[in-house]
Amino acid sequence: MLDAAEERFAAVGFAATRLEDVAEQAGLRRASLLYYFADKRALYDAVLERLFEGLRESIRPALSTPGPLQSRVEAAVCAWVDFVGARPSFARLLLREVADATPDAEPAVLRHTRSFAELIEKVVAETEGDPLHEGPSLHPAHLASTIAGATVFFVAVVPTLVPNLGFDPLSSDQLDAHRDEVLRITRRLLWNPPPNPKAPATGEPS
Amino acid sequence: MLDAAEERFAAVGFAATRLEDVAEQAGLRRASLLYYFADKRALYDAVLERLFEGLRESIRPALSTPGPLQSRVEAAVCAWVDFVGARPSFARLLLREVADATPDAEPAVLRHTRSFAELIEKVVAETEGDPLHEGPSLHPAHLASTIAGATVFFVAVVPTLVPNLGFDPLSSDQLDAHRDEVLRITRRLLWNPPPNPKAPATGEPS
DNA sequence: GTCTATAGAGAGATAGAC
DNA sequence: GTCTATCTCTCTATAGAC
Repeated sequence: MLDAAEERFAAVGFAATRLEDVAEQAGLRRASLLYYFADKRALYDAVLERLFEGLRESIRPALSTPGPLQSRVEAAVCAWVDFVGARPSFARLLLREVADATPDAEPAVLRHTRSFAELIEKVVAETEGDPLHEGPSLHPAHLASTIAGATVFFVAVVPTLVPNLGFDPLSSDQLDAHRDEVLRITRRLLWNPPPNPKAPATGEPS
Repeated sequence: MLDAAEERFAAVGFAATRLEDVAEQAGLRRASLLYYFADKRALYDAVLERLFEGLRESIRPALSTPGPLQSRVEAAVCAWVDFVGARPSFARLLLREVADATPDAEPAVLRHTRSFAELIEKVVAETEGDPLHEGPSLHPAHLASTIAGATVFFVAVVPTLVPNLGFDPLSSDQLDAHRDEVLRITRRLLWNPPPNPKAPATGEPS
């Protein structure tokens, strides 16, 4: 039931999703759906809630495991990539939620993302006092949006928009490659900030 | 008129956009809109066409300017970041189009993205013979989705989903920082591929 | 070209039988 | 709990006056 809703909402979005289709995919009728959920919106919120709860549960152990800060952060990033890589629906839904998030209208997703924002800030605050940290770093929003965007795009876009790929982007090989890439970005952004923040293209590798 | 449509489609998506609102924002009536555009879809396509045409025009000179391959690619990446950074509507519309792109239903945007995919492949093909290039590289899809996702997320997400930021993510300072970051990612992915493609978190910086 | 008025379809939500 | 039938509303698209 939530599975069917998740699939439809992810595929076509909230407005374009017909309760009819969700019901059919779940093996019952429109009216029966509304016995369990007050209305379409409640169903949607339940889908979102379940997904974000799963994400939190995936990332929590990575962060709470004892060890150096860097290990915990990198484990969290791995958990993120693994979670999204295994759930293309989540990637799509997140893309839509993000697009809905206009400066005025606070979207539903903000309730879920806020906890992650706080988490990141906490981690970065610890990092400021970390011996590995040197020089002024970028605001964590740079890191978060880069990681989130890169992974979500990779999972949602590559399988559909890159023609004749010759391999499955969601295979463990490719996801491993993507995860390593994201890890390297994370390391540099948090523990190895850019030494000279300008340098446009000059025709020579760094 | 296209401006009004672009704003609405970007803000709430195709299905949730009411022609009524577009018309109001454009200063005329619903029916008059349909005098210029056959139907809602045609209006949407026109919006998309104008935006992607602008993007192509922004990137073309960067690539066609004579000079080493790396300079051209990096200039193109700069043009990309500048273009998206100046057009949050485009970032949102792209997020929605990407989410709509299911493996079965070929979305409208594929027509626009295909030219970019071909472009990237051409560049990467040249790179294979580039003396700077060493070792097997990742498929360009990794690079493309990382860059696209990072920038689009930065432009669309940070201003709305990160509370109390204290600065404007779309200011030239912040966009500069983001562009530099994306450039560094580009350089490493194309001309300096990861030496050892595993290495999970160990508690030590690279 | 722009408008008012209206046709017509689609889909969310409810009533009530079983 | 699940269904059929129906109500109701919204929104696209068209007809036709000016």
